Amino acid sequence: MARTAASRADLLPVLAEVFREHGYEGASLALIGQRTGLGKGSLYHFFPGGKAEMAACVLAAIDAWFEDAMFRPLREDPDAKAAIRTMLATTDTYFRSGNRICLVGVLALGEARDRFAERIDGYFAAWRDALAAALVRAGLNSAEAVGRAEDAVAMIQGNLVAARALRDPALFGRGLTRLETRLLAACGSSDGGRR
Amino acid sequence: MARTAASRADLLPVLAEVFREHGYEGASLALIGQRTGLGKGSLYHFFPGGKAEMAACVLAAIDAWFEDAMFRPLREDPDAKAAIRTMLATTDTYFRSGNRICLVGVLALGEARDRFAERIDGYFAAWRDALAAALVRAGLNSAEAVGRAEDAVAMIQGNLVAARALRDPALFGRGLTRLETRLLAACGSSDGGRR
DNA sequence: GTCTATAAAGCGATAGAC
DNA sequence: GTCTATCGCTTTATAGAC
Repeated sequence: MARTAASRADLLPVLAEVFREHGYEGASLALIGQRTGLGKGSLYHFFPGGKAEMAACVLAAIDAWFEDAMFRPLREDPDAKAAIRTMLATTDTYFRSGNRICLVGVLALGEARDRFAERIDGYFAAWRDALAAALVRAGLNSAEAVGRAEDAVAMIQGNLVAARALRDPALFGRGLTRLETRLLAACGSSDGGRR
Repeated sequence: MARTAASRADLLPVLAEVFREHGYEGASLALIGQRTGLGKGSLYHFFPGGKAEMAACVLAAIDAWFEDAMFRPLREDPDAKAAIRTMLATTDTYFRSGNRICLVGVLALGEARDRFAERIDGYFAAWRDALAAALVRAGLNSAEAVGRAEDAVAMIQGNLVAARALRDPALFGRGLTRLETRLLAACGSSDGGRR
């Protein structure tokens, strides 16, 4: 971290990683200070609301990133099946093939859930709805698409939990591969011979 | 909570619930004291090792309960498909149809993971292996069974995360139903996953 | 076996110098 | 914009009365 003229935007990725690794309660200001290289004074200069504001900003940044990289393409890409494949590949990259966990999931299970309930709810709902929209464009009826999308989001989160619990990051990739097979098979073969 | 002559065994269910609701770090001794009706002195009388010992005992009790109610039947019941159906019904009951979350999953994602790594690992591995054993007895080959079991455990955990995140407990039941359909269909076809 | 009182450390947050 | 010092509170854990 730069020792001077840091900006909120520069801090967010570091903050995100600290919250991911230690949870909301576990990420103490002392630890955040170490990881950012900033003292408490500087941190409160950028985030007058303290830790709660830091976490809220991190969540907003994550939301924006996912919306841009995954949710909008899922909703809008003319080639729905390609968008689904891309989403799964991006998911694998984002979670570093199972070596990273989902901050939103961590917050959802932790004590700070109520404080960030809207953001957490919004993130999961947006992922499910965007994927369902892609599945509908790929030919599924609405009810089937929502069910499959719900399954897929749960599958991703569950594999992150299991990979962490079993200390087996590769489990995440195996799960994603099976998920891709299942999702694309459900769309049927009317895809013009792609893949 | 009885005000006198309490025993460790009486305390464990209450402790489990507090850890589930607030996580390891969030479950302060003050809160535990409130919920058990015991002062700190009494708590340290029963658990000289403090909070860490409380959580370890709770995890051991959970392990034993799952082994008895789910894992052993999965491994030993002559009717493997019935054992799988029972396991899923028991899972729904245990997690109160999505209103309860999994303490082991919470710990796996939280900061206290390393401290309880063996127990957490053991719980997930035992569930996966017991289900895989049932699937093998139901006719699947070993590799297919392990993959399906891995998927199923992740599915359950992921649905708990999603149900909590979306504040929609019913999501858990929907996921379990789809999981049951998928698992039994895999056994039902007499090719046994050998195609 | 249960309690209150208290120690020692860490927490989030603030004040004010530079 | 960054720092150090410090406040007030909560934490885990212990000591000792009953």
